Amino acid sequence: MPELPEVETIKRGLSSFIVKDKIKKTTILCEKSFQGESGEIAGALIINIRRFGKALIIDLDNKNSLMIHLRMTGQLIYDGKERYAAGHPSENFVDKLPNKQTRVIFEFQNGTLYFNDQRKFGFIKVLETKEVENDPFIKKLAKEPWQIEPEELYEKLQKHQNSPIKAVILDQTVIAGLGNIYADETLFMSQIHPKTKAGKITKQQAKEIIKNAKKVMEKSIESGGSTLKDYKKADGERGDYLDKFAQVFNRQGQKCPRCGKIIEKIRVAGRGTHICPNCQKEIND
DNA sequence: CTAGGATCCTGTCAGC
DNA sequence: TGCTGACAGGATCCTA
Repeated sequence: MPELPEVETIKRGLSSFIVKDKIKKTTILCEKSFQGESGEIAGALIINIRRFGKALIIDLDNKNSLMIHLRMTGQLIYDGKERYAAGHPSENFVDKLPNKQTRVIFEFQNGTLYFNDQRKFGFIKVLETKEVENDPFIKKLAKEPWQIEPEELYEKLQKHQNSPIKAVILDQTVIAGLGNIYADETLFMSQIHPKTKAGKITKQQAKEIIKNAKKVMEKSIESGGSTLKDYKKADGERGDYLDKFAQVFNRQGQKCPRCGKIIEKIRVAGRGTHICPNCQKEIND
C-alpha cells in the first residue's frame, strides 16, 4: 500500500518527533514482524531517518539501524505530545492503541511508536548501519524518478519488452517508488495503456513516464500522501491525495477528467488497474 | 535470462 | 444468517 509519497510523509513527520529521542523499550507482539535482536537497539538514540524507495531506515547511535518496510498494510503511528499517523489508511488510525493489528511497540522518552500491520507482510529488522546499503532489497533498488534519465529507463524497458508496461514500472529494480496508485496515475497522465508491451514504449514516452511519475508523487507528498496525519486536529480526516488529486485510481464508473468517458477497472499483471479507455488506447502490434 | 502465477496473512464485501 | 470466492496502495519465490 504505502508507496514512496506515504513513506516520505512518514519520514518527515517522524523525524520531527523521534530524532534525538531514546528507545526505552521495545515490545514485539508478532515475531514475524520483527527480525533481529531487540536488545541491540535498547537504550539507543535515534540520530537520523532515511528513505530508500519505499523502505525507511532509522539510524541509531550504536552503529545499528532499523529497516522498516510497510508492504501492503503497514502503518506507523506516533503518539506523544501530538499524534502522527501514516501508512495504510484505515479507520483504526483513530482507534485506541495498541489495537488488534499492532505488531511492535517502541517506547521513547517522549512518546510511543506503534507499528501496525493487518496482513503481516511488512517487517522491521535490525541491521548494522554500514550494512544497510548491502541489504538485498536496497541493493537491487533502481533510481527514483528524480534521478533516472529517460535513456536509462528506456534501456531497462527493452529488457522486459514482452511484459505490460504497468508491471515493469511497478518493478522496484527498474524504477523505484511507484506502487499501484501512482503507476495508474502516471500511465493515465502519460496516455499510455497499462497493457502496452514495454518494448513498444518510445523514448519520448519513457520521458513522459518519468515526468509524470515525479508530478504525481510530488503532488501527493505535498498533500501529506494518500493517508492521514495529525488527526488530533483533523479528527480522522483522511490524507487527501486520493480524494483531491487522483484522476483514475479507484474512480471506475466516474467520468474521465480529460475526455468525459467512463473510467474502467481492469486487471493487469494481477493487479486492479484503472484506465480511461479513450485516453489510453491499447496499441500492441 | 524473462514472464507469469502462487504465495505470505487478515479482513471486508458481494452474491447466493 | 452463514458460507464462498474475490480482492486488497508489495515483493519474493517457483516454475516453464
